[in-house]
Formats: sequence, structure tokens, C-alpha cells
Amino acid sequence: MPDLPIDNRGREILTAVVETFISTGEPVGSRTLSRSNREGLSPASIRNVMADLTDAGFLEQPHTSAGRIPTAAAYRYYVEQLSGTAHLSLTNEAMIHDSLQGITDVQEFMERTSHVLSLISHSVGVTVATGGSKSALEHVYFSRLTDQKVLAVVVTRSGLVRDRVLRLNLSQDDLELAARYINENFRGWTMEAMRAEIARRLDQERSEYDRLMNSIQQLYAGGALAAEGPAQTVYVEGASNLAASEEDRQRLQELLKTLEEKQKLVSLLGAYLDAKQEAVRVVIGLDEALPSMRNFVLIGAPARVGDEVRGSLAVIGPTRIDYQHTMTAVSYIARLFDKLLNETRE
Amino acid sequence: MPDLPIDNRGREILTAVVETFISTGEPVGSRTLSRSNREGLSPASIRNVMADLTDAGFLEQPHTSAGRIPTAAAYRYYVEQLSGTAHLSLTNEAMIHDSLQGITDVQEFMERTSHVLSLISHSVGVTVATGGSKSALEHVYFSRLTDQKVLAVVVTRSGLVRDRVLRLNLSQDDLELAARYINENFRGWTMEAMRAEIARRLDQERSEYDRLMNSIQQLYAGGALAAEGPAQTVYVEGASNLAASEEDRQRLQELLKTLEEKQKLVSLLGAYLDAKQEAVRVVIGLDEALPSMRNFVLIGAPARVGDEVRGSLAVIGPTRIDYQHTMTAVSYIARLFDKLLNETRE
DNA sequence: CTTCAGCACTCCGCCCGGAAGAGTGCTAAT
DNA sequence: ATTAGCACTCTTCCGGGCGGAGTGCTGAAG
Repeated sequence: MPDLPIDNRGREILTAVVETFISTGEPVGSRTLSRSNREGLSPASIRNVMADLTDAGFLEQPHTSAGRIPTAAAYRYYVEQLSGTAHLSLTNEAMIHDSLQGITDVQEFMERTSHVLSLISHSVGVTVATGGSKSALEHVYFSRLTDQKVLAVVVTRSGLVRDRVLRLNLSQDDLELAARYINENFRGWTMEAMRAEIARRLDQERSEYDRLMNSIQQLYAGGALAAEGPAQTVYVEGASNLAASEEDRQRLQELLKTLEEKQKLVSLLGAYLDAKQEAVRVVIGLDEALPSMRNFVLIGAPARVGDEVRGSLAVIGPTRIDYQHTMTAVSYIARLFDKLLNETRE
Repeated sequence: MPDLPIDNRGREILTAVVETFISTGEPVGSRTLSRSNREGLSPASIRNVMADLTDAGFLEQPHTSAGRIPTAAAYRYYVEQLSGTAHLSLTNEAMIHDSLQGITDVQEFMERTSHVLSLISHSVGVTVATGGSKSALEHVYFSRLTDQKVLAVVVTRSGLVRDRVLRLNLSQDDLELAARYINENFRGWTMEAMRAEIARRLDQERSEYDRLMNSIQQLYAGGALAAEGPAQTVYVEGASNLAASEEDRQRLQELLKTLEEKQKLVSLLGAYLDAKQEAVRVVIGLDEALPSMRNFVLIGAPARVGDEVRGSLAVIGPTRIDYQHTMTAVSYIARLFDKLLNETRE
């Protein structure tokens, strides 16, 4: 956001408006600002500046004789110029450590994190755990349940266990052979590489009569070897906090409903928290993607271990959220994620 | 509920009041009833009966000149005398089958069920999957992740996979020996029996210097062999439907908050849906257990496979819920659960 | 040229009183 | 036993008036 039509004084007043509005929720008038402004400008002068800011699209009035409220542009500007260096309050830091101490697996981390985030932000904590397809294969195990059903378990070296039941009819012997073949040949390969190589061998060897290859073919087609797949688990916590927001009943309901559509949340987070983006991202104006999310913002970060993305963590809250606090918390937890989960790997 | 102080006419009028109130939500007056009553009683006569019912504690008035609304006792009475035989509407039956077709594992069944129940009842669907400790052991697998961490995977014959990371320091060799020992000795045992027997052997043999027994001791103490444990997964769906209820903002928030406290829900369901109880259970007056649940009822049933309880399914909705429909749906799904999951076992 | 006091104006939110409506309980008649 | 009639109660809705908050503009002062 380069040269805005905002001079120094304008900047100061704009942030003042944003901050007072965030804390009170009422449209802010010139009188209020004049009182809190250290330079002691008179209401009249402030009115002039505010009129300019309104023209520039940073403020708006609910009606003629009310104070001003910030527009989306104002929030963006405000967040832009927040100093990136803030410290977590001690109680929050303690809370985070209490909840996340000793966590070793991604699912559990994400579950607790969504909760902690909702507590800290007083709004909704959303986390997504994405099965990493870059993790190395540790062990597969197949077992025949009934005539028609086979249980497949894949364990990756990072400790992720993924199981699914497939509709296949293979004998226990065939399954054991297949498992041994895969374990012996592919231990330590990344899931991606393994899948690719198996596909290649199947395609190439075309030995339809080979019993082993046939079993593997069936297992592969049935999805037994997908470590990631639709294994995107979504955790949403703190929806009750929304009931305290000033949205009307109908909007509240739509909001809650949207939060229940896990798939939409995944793509929302996916769309904004791309892997390249290292730091915390703040998205203001969520209604472009999800109309029901008018007046709500997303504050999130990708969760990565090393340089592999294993999920996302975010807070979804009203525009009137405490940006500084929430951003600090999100980024803190994102770093903690990397740290805690790195321990688990070799 | 034996001889109530209610004669035949009283019964008829009481159910009429309950039904009208359920469908309109407004206090019902004598005039309204007189119009819908087939025997064409006059409002004045109805008023007499209603006065009696009020004295008996089945009806109450929000204020002097309003109609009557049913008390908890009235709902209980109403549910009591509902004919148990109703059919699912075709669309609902289709919806259930669409969602649950081909499901093979308990977790997935419960997840979808909570959703379906919320759709059918237009309120909150709650399901709990309880790891059955009666299921037979199929396979265990241990793997060393780091110096301090060991991954334990337990697969039961019913297709349940349970994994956890333990803080133990055992070598890969020790782990493999332990796994082989358990797999060879205990395959097919129930988890309960296996745990008991292992505890016995550990206690008895006291051969502290036996390397194998020592590993197993550590794994056992670390909880590697608990298939159930706190593995109670709770699914809550349809909270957004609550926003449409007439509760005020604060009550709504408390309600949502309660629904987020999974542990409370588990004990709530646990308390009311005992195993012996075969059929659908309707609990009116939930506020005795959970104050925030005033004006809400629970309609639920245990989910069992054969005679083993594997969880609970329930609807939590306002007292003004469609009891007949919801009860039918819950019981239908409970039966479906048994049927679908029986296929999976041997 | 900037700042600011003063002023007229606008618009919302609140309170109040009155009227309409719904429902009751009681009494007296059938 | 049932019911028409009636007086009474209580809520809800509506319109008007008033106070408050805030604005934009103008003209004076630094």
C-alpha cells in the first residue's frame, strides 16, 4: 500500500478511529477523538480530517448525524502499519503451553490449537490438518475383515496413522504378501514417490497373471496407499463466541451454518494461506469468498514442519477483533508447531 | 405413569394443546382449540378443562390473559401416549440411506449420523463413538519415532484402528519382539482379556531381567494396549439450527457453549442412554443435569452391534420438537447401525 | 493559511399514552 | 353439564414528542 492520500495527521486520526471503534463498537465522533488525542486538536479540526478520510473511502457514516466507522480499507491500512513486534501476554503464553505441551501428533495439536485460539481471540478458532504426502512410509498393514472388506493401515515415519476400509475381496495370504512386498521395497520412500513408482511398475509389468501384482493393483486402485487423500481434518472451536457479536439473528445463523460446512472452510484457508507465505496473513473482507462472512476477518498462518505444510491455523473473528493480540498468538503457535513436531521426526 | 388425574376429555385436550403449541409456538387459547376440536366443544367448556389441567401441573400461563403452554410434565405425558408405530417419511428415509450407505466403520457412521440427525430434526445431532473393549485383537504394531517416542498402533478385528504416541525409549528390536510376542499370543483375544492376562503375567513372572517382559511392561504402562481409553469421539452437528430458536441471546450463547464441552455431552448421553434400555429414550427437562439446557430435550438411543454398545446417538432439540418424527428417525438409525456394522465383523 | 468557536440542522433512540386484541374467569341461562 | 355473555387483565403495537449526539459550515483569530 504505497502513497495513500493520507498525511501524517490523517494516519494518526485514522488509527485512533479504528482503535476506538474496535474497543467500543460505537461510531466514533469528533468530540471523543479530541478528548483522547494527545495533541489536543479541537473537534472542528478533526471533523475536517474525518471528512477527507470519508471521501477517500476509509470511513463511513451509518447516517448523517452519527459518528464514523472504519471501512474494510481502513482496517487493511491499520493492520498494515501495526508494528510486527508485540509480545504475548503472560497468561496467554501460559495457556498455550498448558494446552500444547507434549503434543506429538498433528491431529491432536490441531484440535487443541483451535480451542486455544478461540479462547485467546474470543472468537472462532479454525485449524486444518492436511496429511502430508511428503512424509516417508514406515509400514503398511492389510487385514481381511469379511468377504467383501479389507482394512488397510498406513503408518508414516512422522507418526501419522491412516486407516481405511476397502471393498475388496482378497485372501489373507494375498494381503500379507502384498504388505510384505511394499514394506520391503518402499520403506522410507515418500508416499508420493511410492505411489508413483508402484503405478509405474503396475503399468509396465502388465503381468496380469502375477498374483502379487494383481493384489497390489486392487489395493492401489482402492486407495489403500493414499496417506493424504481426503484426510483433511477440520477443527472448529468457539462458535459460541459468535453469539455475543452484534450480528442479527439471521446473520448469526448463516454464520454458524457456514462454520459447519467444513469443506468451505478448507478451501477458504487454502485460498488465502498459501505455502509460500511465511508469516501471519490477515484477510479483511471475507464476504468476497463467503457472503455470510460479511464483517468478519481471517487471521491465519500455514502450519509447517520444516518446509512441509501440514495444515493451517486461523482465527475467524469480527472486524472488531484485537488484531495485534491475535496475530501474535497465531504466529507464536505456528512457530511452536514447527518446533514441537520437529522433535517427533528423526 | 398410571392413573393420572386426567379423564378422557382431559387427555384429548392436553394432547391438542401440546400439538398446537409445538406447531405454532404461541400460547394456545380456548378459542383456537374449540375451532380445531372435532367434537365442537365451546371455548367456555374447554376453559374449564384447561383450568383443571393447570391445577394438575400440566399447563401454565405466561401471564393472566394469555393462553396456556405445556409444562415438562405435559410433554412427558404426551410422549408416553404416542403410538410407537410411525413411519419415516420417504425423503428422510432416502436421506438416511444416501448418507450412510456403505459405511463400515463406527467413526464414520457416527460422523454422518450426527449430520443426518440434525437435518431430519432441524436441531442438533449428537453422536458418541465409544471404543468397544470387547472387540477382538487383530494386530499390534510398534515403531520407534525418536529417542523418546514410540508409536503404537492397535488394530481390532472389527476394523477399529487406534494409534498413539508414547514417551518411551525402546529400541526398534525390542519393539518388534514385543509386537511379535503379543500378536502370536493374543490374536483374537478381546482387548479386555488380553490386558488382564498381560497384567497377570507381568505380575506373576516378575522376571525384571527378562528383556522382553520389561519392554512389554513399559508399553503396557504407557497405555499402548488400550483400545478404548479416552477414545470417545463426539460429533455435534447442526448447532446453527439453534439460532432459529426463540431463546434469547444470552441463553443461546450458553447453549452453544455447552455443546462445545464434549465431555459434558458424553456424560449426559451416558447417564440417560444406558445399555439395558433397548429403545429410544426421551428425556424431558434436561436442565436438571445441565442448567443451560432449559427448554431442551434429548431423544436418543444406544448404538449397539449385537449386544455390545458401541456408542450413542441422539438429538438435542427444543421441547417444541416433532417428537414422533425424531423418535422414529433415531430408532431407525439405531437399527441400521446394528445392521450395517454387523456385516463388517466375521 | 490553519485552527477553532459557534450555530443551525439532522437523525436516531427513548419514553409515554392510548387503543386494539387476545384470553381469562365468573355468572347466569339453557 | 354446557355455553353465551360480560367485565377484567395484560401484552403488543403505534404515533408523537423530546433529548442527545454529531455533523457541516461560517466567520473570526492566531
